[in-house]
Amino acid sequence: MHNVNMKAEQLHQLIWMSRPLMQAAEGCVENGLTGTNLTVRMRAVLEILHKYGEQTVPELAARLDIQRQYVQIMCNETLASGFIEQRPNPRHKRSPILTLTNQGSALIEDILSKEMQIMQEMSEDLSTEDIAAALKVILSVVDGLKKRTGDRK
Amino acid sequence: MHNVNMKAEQLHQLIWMSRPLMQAAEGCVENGLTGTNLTVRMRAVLEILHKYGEQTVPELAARLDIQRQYVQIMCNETLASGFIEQRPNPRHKRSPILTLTNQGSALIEDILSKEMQIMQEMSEDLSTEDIAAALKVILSVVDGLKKRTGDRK
DNA sequence: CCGATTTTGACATTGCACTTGTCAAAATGA
DNA sequence: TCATTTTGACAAGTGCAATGTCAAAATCGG
Repeated sequence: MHNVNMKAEQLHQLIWMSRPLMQAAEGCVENGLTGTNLTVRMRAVLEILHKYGEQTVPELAARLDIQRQYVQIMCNETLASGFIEQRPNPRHKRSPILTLTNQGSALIEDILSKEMQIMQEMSEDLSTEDIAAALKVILSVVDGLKKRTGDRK
Repeated sequence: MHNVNMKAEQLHQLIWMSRPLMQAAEGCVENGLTGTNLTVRMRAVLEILHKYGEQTVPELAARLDIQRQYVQIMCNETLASGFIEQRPNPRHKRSPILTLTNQGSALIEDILSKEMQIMQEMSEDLSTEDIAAALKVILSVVDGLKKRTGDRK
């Protein structure tokens, strides 16, 4: 019974660390972006294209869970910087497929590998089990919170 | 060696869940606020006053890690709603101490208890150890990320 | 094949959550 | 006492995004 409250309180505390966590993460990423001509949101575009392969703006928007109009802006910026380029889309003539240029590909790989190094350093203090448990808990909590919110479409 | 990469990747994945987590949490809190005349940021003021006791605007700002000018606005709104009130500050005549009214106190306790119930429900699926590990990992990661970012003041 | 619906990019507007800057009154501390 | 700091109030600006609308084009149902 007392255990139940402790779990709940720890969960509450954990959830309210999400904002500081996000801010710390974005700050750290931004830090690693100095020198490149990337912004955090351009980096996000590159990361998705690197991870999931070439795709259109609407696909990216769905993946990022952001309105397509805004993703369009992000992508246009990234296009202007030459890190991605357009390829004709056989399935839809108005909606070109976005793909990493060689430059963009090299850049995002470099950024990700530097980020991974930071992850490795940080994971040294933590056990495999704890990290796995943390990820499991977070995923479960996000899921639980979403289910308990009425504003789903 | 392979283990090291797995840890790093799980940490990376965990960190990038912070935004969805935050959004889900705020959505759920907002949901629980319908009916009250509170906004999410007014709730934050009440929560801090409830948790740490009466204090001034600048103290609140430090605790929330937000600019005092904005916290002032949040508090003025909350004052206007009658959930908090001003008390003369013996230590500083221009800066009144903010304290919960009976109404505000009852309200925040009610909200927190309802939130805690959701936490309990969600924690049913999760072990005590996993939750404790998750909290530990998150705190450690926030700390690690902050240390690795140059923009500290 | 054709007309109705949907998708997409482009552009404009708006909202929100803050930050930043400034000021004057007041308070503090040397 | 006098320089410095704190505080509340107000003004303006910023960044991320949602929302609305349009026209061209693409897709789909018959």
